[in-house]
Amino acid sequence: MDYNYLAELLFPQIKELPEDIEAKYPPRQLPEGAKVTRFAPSPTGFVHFGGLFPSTVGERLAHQSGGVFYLRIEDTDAKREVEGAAEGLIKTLAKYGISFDEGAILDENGKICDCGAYGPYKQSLRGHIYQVYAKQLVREGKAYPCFTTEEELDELQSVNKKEEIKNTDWLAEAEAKRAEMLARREFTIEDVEEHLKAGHPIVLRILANGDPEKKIKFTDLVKGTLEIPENDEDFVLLKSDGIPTYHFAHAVDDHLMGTTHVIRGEEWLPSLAKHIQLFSNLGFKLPKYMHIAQIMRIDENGNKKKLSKRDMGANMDDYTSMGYCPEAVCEYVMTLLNSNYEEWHMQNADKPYTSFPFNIKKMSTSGCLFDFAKLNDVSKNVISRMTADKVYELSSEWAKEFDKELYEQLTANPDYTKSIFAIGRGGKKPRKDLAVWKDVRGYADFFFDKLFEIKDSYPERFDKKDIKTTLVEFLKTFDIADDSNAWFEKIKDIADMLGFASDMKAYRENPEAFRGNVSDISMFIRIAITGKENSPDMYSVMQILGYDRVASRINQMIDSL
RNA sequence: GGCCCGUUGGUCAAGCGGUUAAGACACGGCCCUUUCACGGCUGUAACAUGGGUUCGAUUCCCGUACGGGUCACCA
Repeated sequence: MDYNYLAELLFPQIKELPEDIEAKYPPRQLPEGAKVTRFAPSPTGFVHFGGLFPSTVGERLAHQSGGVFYLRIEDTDAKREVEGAAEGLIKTLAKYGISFDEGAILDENGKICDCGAYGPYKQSLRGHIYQVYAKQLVREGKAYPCFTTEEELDELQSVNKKEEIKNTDWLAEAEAKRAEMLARREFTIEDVEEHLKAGHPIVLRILANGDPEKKIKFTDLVKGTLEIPENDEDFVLLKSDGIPTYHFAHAVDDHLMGTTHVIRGEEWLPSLAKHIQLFSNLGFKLPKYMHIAQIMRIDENGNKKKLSKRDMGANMDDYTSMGYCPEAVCEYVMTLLNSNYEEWHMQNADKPYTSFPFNIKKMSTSGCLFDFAKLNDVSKNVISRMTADKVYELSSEWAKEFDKELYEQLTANPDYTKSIFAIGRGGKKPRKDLAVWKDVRGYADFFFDKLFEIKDSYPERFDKKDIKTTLVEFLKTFDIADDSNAWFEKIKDIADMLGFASDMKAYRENPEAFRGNVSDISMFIRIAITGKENSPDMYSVMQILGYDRVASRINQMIDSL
């Protein structure tokens, strides 16, 4: 077979040779050890937590080494593409500290534009480049045209679709399919000319040269030494619309763009043999690979499953609406990526997570379960380190979008709100009440008359008469100018008056001698003022509320008793 | 079903042939404390399994089980 002739037949319009392309993509001039990584999503929807994971790795590795981190849009599947997804992706990623040095970025109008010398960074704009390499492959007899239609393929593949088929049949069918596909490798130039003339759809397949009985030893930076069978599948390089498949685009683009480390999910491991053959056929140097474990979730049967789009916590927008700080999510990601992150962070509490020396060797080889409890813990710590001003700023920003009513209250009097957030904040052992901004409402609502709800009943263990007496007596002597000691002395006086222990030690030693203790007295007042059984320190609360509000709420409660 | 990857407490995980098998989260108890939150102390709880190799295996090898992934003109 005259491969040169075949190549001309297939790609008459392609005049350039691979070396012409290569000339336009010179090797990058980077310092020793600099890593070039990329995030290469297909614009089919929102950013997935499972996508943030590898992109964080890529970003850290590149920026930690003085390298380049770029974004490439893999829009080779027009059917699945979602309008505006790429733009959304970039914005969301930016929120989580994933910034790109080059690639498809947003211009001032929020539209995708190219930035960098190794573009275009949108695969749909690189058709010509792929064709040049495809033609070369045909010329060398390493790729061939295939005219099998999708319908025919579907029939051959019935195996995959029908689950009820017996296992033995599975094998038989797979072999039959293979034999059938092998037969398609046999064709003449005349056949091709005929198909071309008839305008039949044509696909370019690689000529698999591997023997699956033979194993390739391969070292993955995360997984370690792997043994994978050689590729024996004539996979598609160019689809019938002339657009490359992932495999082909991956090889061409990562080679041309100078990617040193390919970071992707471990679901790609099974196609690694394809990529190895492809890089070899193309004469490209194989980049280093890092196949990172998937994020899992627990399904209804208690089994781990890959975190999928529908799961809570999958869509990064969910975190925004729940009110997680991006910083908290990033830190959580770091704890999953490198388990020594927490230890480091404890010793470097003032440093941002980006100062952490991220280490590939510390990465887990097994999939991990997404854990909201842990995320919340990380998040509480992040928020507890903030100043009251910062908490005010961020929580009202969140409320503006997700809780209008709260937003109005929060921002009506900024200084007032800030004083609320200042309670128990700033010291060495700050309060950790807030994990997400959504928690603000439940934590601080009683500070706002509009949100305050009087508690309609006290716990049954309390005597209403005691409550009433306490409230009445408290109001009699309540002076907003008291310091916290004087204030509490008055509470103690009420306790003594009612036969409740004012001294907790005395109470504990002999509970029988008292009708209750001073914490009960406090509770009577707390419930009247906050409508809750739990609240931050009552003295602080009253100072913020002011005399009028305190008095009015207590009176309101007295009346309702 | 083939192929590939994985398996240390409920969760995330240290560990690289000899350890009382770390730590964090969650959970329980105690202390501090007027509630809560914080903080301190403390407890329950793990090497999937069977064979090797070895003086000695959580660590190395093989098998088994279980879990995951993959088997497209999707990425």
